[in-house]
Amino acid sequence: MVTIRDVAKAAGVSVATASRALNGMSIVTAKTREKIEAAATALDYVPHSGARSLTKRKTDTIGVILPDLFGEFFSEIIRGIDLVTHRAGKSLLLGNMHGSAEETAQAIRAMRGRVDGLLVMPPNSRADTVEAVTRDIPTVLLNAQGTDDVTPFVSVDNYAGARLVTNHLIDRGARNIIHIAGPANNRDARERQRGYCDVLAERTGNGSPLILPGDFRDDAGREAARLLLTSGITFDAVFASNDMMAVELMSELRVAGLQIGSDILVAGFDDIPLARHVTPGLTTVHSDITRVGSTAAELMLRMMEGETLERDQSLIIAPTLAIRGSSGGGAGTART
Amino acid sequence: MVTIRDVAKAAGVSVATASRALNGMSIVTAKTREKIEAAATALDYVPHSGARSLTKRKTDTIGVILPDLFGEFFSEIIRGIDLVTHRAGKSLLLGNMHGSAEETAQAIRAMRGRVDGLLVMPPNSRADTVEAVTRDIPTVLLNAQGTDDVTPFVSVDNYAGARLVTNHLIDRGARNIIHIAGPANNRDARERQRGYCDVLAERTGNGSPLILPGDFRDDAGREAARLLLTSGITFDAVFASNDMMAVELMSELRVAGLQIGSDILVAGFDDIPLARHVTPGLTTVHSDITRVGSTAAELMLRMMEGETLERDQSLIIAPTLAIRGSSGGGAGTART
DNA sequence: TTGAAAGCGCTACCAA
DNA sequence: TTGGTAGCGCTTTCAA
Repeated sequence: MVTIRDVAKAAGVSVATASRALNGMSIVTAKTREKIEAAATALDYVPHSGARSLTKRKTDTIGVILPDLFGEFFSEIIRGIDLVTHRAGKSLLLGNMHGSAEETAQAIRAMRGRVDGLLVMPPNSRADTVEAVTRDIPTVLLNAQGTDDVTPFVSVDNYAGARLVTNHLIDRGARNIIHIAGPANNRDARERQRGYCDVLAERTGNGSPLILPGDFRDDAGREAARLLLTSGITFDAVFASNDMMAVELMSELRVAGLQIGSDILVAGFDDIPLARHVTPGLTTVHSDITRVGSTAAELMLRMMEGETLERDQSLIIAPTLAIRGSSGGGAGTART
Repeated sequence: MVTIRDVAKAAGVSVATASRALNGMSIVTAKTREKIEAAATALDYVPHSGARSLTKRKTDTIGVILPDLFGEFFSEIIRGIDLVTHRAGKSLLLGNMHGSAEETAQAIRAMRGRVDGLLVMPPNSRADTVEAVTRDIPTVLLNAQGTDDVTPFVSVDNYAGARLVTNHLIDRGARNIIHIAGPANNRDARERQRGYCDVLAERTGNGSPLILPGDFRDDAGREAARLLLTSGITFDAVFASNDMMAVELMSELRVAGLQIGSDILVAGFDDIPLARHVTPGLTTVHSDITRVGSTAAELMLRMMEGETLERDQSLIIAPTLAIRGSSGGGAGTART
């Protein structure tokens, strides 16, 4: 391995001078610089960024910790992060920890001395599980708010999104809206359910919500559909807590002869690419996930430049409604 | 920042002993170890892995360099990689380089001293653009074969996949199969086209292929459809070089009144999630992309353990055919 | 079993 | 403008 010493020796200068020349500092004679650069290329010298980080106490790397790497949600977040960090010349150190709080803490520890800052999405949005470990290092929380009122965060307003879609269904004439819940330990799912319940209470007299269990997986959508079909429950609309379940539920109801968009209105949450391609198109809540990543990265960059962010710099991204055929809204075709 | 010196001082031992105790070496007295561990927890000591990497000449990190982070393809690869590296306790350093060969080389250089090995997917599968830079470090190529006959690689057999699907269309009775090409500078696209041409030459007498330009984007699918509809070209099947174009083409042809699966057979390549959800389902070529990532990671791990892999350890993943309604195969519904 | 000290490859300070 | 050198935080000989 060729080090800066080799280059210095070959060029007949000291390591100090070599370092200065290689880093483009102006206080080096053109002639000296040339010699050094020639030696560097001749030896095919590549600086050892690990060593450099140690002396400079700066790694130009941002640690990203996500609970899982599965699905579009996470890849969009990473893409958003990369979008802004790449421009700033930072690398990304990925530390995925597959859900458990302990593994998360472990992953964060392992990043010590290898990153300048941390972007972490705590498992189940439980920020408290990571706070103890991130105290020493600039951190932005993804999709979760800290309990300390000081760590900046970026998240999606699940509650507002659920309100949006529930209101929409009522506007379209629905009176008996079923909600298919997500996993009980998932904060996002709970927020969506809360939005649904609140709107129901506000707008319909009785306000008795009807909630079926679910777990965000497609099977749950099919199961819910079968349950609805066989139970004799009265319903004219279904709001599933995510698109995956909504899509499967829709196709199951259709097979049973129900006309989606007129007999029954259906809506989901997430706006996965599939949502616009099923027939009829699925009405759903759209969040700019990429923006969650890019905004978090921007906050991080500012922190790394020494700015002290307050909690009020945090961003709760407001979702929008994507109205399609499944709620009787669009043309009922696959295209929006 | 609390270092190992602080811990040593607090415990009343030397840094050497502290290091040994903290790393679980057996040659430390139980009593000494206890003192040290107590001090470490009291001070909330977290080892600086950057410094550790420098002395041990080992980072426990694998560099991953992809041309882009967009879409399912890349996220599946990363997921595959993570699947095996996570088990081995390695982190992933992401260096995306957005396409250009120079940026790629730059990204690889920047990883020097920060990773133990490199998983790189060269832009446009041009392995030669990265070979000069990766010589000093264990490397596995993704979706590209090196020119040096020595760097291991993992890729998908685009040629075989294209043969599979073309044969299938002919088996289903197609006689005039149009191919919609991908970007000219994309090796995958060229391989797919080559497979199509070869099968045509082998099985149909005339063997005159009919190829329309494309670029993998949805617009190209629609344009090709319009061209076909207005030009008066005789055709009874279309093989698009990716699903995106196939899906759009299909919906455009359907609007024009053609019956997909009977009047016209359509097939794509990639098996994106959408493929099984459109109506009719899209017949396409399925590759286990996650496996590309996981296999590459496994090869890397073996190299890192000192094994010298030969080129014949490389893997070309054989794709399979997913037959659905668009080629007259399935029930013509959205479900497979 | 423990400690002193020499690095890992680099940067940055202080003198010259 | 250049060179010598002291670290960055850690591991690992080599002696004690």
